[in-house]
Amino acid sequence: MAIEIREIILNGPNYFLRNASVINVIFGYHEKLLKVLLQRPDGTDKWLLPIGYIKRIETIEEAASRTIEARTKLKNLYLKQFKSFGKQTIWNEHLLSPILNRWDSDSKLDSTNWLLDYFVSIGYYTLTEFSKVEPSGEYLNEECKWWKINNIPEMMFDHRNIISEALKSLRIDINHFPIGIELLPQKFTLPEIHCLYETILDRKLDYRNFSKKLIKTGIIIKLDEKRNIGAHRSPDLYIFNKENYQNKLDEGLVMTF
Amino acid sequence: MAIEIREIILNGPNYFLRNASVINVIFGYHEKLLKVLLQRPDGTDKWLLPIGYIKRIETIEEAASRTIEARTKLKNLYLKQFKSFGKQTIWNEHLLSPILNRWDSDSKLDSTNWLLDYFVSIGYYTLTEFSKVEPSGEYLNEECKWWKINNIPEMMFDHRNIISEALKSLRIDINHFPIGIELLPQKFTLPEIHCLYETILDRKLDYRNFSKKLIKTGIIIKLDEKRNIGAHRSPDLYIFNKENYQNKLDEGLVMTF
DNA sequence: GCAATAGTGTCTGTAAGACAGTATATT
DNA sequence: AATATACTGTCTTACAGACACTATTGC
Repeated sequence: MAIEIREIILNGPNYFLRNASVINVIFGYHEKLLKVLLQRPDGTDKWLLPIGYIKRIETIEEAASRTIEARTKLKNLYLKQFKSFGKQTIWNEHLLSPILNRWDSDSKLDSTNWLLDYFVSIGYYTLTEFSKVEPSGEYLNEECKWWKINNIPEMMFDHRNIISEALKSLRIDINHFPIGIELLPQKFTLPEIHCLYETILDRKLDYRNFSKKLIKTGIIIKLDEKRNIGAHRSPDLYIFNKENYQNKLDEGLVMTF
Repeated sequence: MAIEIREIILNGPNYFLRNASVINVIFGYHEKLLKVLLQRPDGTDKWLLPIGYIKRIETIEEAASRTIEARTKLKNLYLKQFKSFGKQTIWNEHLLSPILNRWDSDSKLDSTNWLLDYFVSIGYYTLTEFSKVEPSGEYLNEECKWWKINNIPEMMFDHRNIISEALKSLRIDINHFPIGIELLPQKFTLPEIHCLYETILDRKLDYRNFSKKLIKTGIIIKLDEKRNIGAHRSPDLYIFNKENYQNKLDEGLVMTF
């Protein structure tokens, strides 16, 4: 592992692009909470969005997908490119050396090292069920954990702003693309999906109006089953109409919540 | 000039990022026509979108602005980042050498040259009045001219697709941001701006409904003057309410045309 | 008066948003 | 019966979209 790190430090540009990276805003949802996956390198007390270097043999989408999989162990999440950033993330020796030295105290990081260069970052966000994810650090044995969206810790660089840009995009996109397939059980109820939308948008949505609109889109199908939730009326179960769902992902739809 | 080219070929990475660039879709409008500015390097018969390398000392926005100014001589155009692209633009020796050799027949382009590398491109579009622009090639004495949006010539790489992505974004954005300040005379008429919107959206818009909606946004102000257009009724003149216009640019607005 | 363009008002349908009462499940 | 949650329908209002007539200007 230490060798691998050293190889990346010394010869990274053999494998990766030099001045371009992806930056991933991984949103997690579970029981009325929206969180975001952040990591903290060992040598610092500030947090970072997961950044991924782009391999010379892959597309930017693949880079985002690969680096998100490294953190979440999940494949095939819905990825959305939302914005690209310029000078937000530029390391300097002072910041990066202590982090790297915990791993490989011999590796020298001179000021021309590729890791200290100006990186353009292409931002992607994705959504997943955070209770299914064991956040996973890679390479650098950093902390990696979920943070509530309205309680973000102190961040390095301008990453707090990048999170808020991602969230802004998500809240707009939710009017144009269906969400939920990665966030809800296969069979779910209207109150569950209603709650999901309220959480993401961070405001109350009239349940009756919400249900009407959602059903009208044709992306969900009512089953002839109910869920038993104990001492209350049993809610109807629904599944996503996968074909319609995929069509709407591709073509978009118009809803206003 | 030849020296400058050679310096860029040999030592470009001293000045520019290695694997990141901006790509500019410059839309031009004039009298019911929407065009896009393309260039053709001297050694080829295919066309290209203007690509700009990013200086180490500038932001990506500044790179887009600078490279657009190089083509149009116009400063401070409204720039909109619409999408980033991965492997769309990768030169190879076979493609690039004949172009460069017209300029500097001595410069060798070995296969590891930075110009042949994998470039990520951050796409920006902008809008201008094309009759005011003398398209201007730089460095490589290519042809540089306006092409009608529905008559795009054969393009290198995947640039035709990038144009259509930009156009798609423009047509969506037009519902959320005002346009026109760079495209119309300072004092303009409702029929003029109506025409502009019809051209960009490529469909008919009911004049009465259009006028009502536009006026309601508060971005235009009716003057107590008319334009003399000869043997017809004189249309009222309007100006943009610059403060409102800027606010809507920043905050967005909701219109559906 | 004629030709060409500019400007204005009304109707209809749809959909968003507000709102309250009934139904179901368990204890 | 009591409690907690799920489900459903109507009214109002706003706006999009369709549509036709009047006004001005120069000839």
